[in-house]
Amino acid sequence: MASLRKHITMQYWLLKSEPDVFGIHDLAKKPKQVAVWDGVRNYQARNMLRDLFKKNDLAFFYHSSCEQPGIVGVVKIVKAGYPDPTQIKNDKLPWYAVDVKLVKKFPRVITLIELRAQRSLENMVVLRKGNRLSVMPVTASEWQVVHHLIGEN
DNA sequence: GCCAACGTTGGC
DNA sequence: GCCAACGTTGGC
Repeated sequence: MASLRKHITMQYWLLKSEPDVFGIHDLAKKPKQVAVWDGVRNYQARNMLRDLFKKNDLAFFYHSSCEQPGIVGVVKIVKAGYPDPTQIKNDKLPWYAVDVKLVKKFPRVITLIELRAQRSLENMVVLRKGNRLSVMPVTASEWQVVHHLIGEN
């Protein structure tokens, strides 16, 4: 029963980062391969971090604003939403962070071009025109499709 | 570097 | 509360 409940409440996410600032290789070098996912300064993204992210949720690590934008690996949420330590301290503290741990680096980048070519991913949030969120949900089927693209399950 | 798309700000 | 101006994101 416990495992069934866990399965039902499991959420998948996509976290965007510029590799020049913080890429998956930087995460791999961290102690225990854990890093604070901080610096999110968008209210919609903040609300997801604060209200919806749960410990043990899984997320794709996405590289943006670089030569090969795309999904580069998987991380696990090891600490759910808490006040972002990088924000300026005042009485409000509106921003939130989570801690992520590297689960795996994919053997290659699953590029944006490749993702766009999949009919089964046509509703994926990251592919929507004008999307600028750095935190966004991924459905279970989208999660599976992406893994199939690299021959993993 | 360009530009579309979106979020935020601030005058009214 | 409207909306123009501005700033930022991010693919190309």
